[in-house]
Amino acid sequence: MPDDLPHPSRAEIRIEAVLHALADPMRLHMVRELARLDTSVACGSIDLPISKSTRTHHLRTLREAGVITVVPAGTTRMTTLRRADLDALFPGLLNGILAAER
Amino acid sequence: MPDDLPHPSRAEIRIEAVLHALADPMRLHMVRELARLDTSVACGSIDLPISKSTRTHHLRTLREAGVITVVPAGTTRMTTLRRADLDALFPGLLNGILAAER
DNA sequence: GTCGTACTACGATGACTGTCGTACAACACC
DNA sequence: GGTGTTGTACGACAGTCATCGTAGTACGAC
Repeated sequence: MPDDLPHPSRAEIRIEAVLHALADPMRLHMVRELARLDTSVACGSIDLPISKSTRTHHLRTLREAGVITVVPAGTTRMTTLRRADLDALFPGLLNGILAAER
Repeated sequence: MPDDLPHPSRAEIRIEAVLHALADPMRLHMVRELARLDTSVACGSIDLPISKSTRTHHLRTLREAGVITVVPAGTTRMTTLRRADLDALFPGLLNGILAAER
């Protein structure tokens, strides 16, 4: 299962990068959707009031922070929340964020 | 016990503001120290390689986000982590962040 | 091959922000 | 009162970043 795009390993994930990635409303919304759906999802399937290029930018930020995994699959890319890694490194963090009402 | 400085009420605390406040390394360090000491602390007692004005700026950011409480006390100001509020709103978030090794 | 789809790359831009220095205010102590 | 300590206010500045449009690449279907 080759992985084109660079992802940080679990050990390389830094808390400040994760927090910074999650601090943006658009990215937070993406993460919430990914958590709700709980599966891999095509990049573009989460609808947001932003342009395609901005979406790409946010996906890269999340990927480089170690929050999501992005794997090419034909013309699209499948996106997955790295819940196991995040829970292992920062237990409770993700649940705490998702617990926030809206 | 009058409270000069404006603080958001528990209901007004927004997750994005909290995450944004915690995403900065200096502010994260302050919060870690406050959590470790687990009491009110004079503003200036946490030593950081930054100027006084920058420290003030960070303290305001944390206060306005609802992460800390700041109460004037003579010539200094006592700073407290709003752990109860944060735990109630985002259970696990704070512990997850503090669990991060360094 | 040609088309359409899905996404990226690049450059631009406006806004935000972390940093600082200086000047100022409030308080405690002499 | 005067002095020192502690922190704020304000303005400046450089760096970051969220946003966009345009152009380009990769893949699947026809």
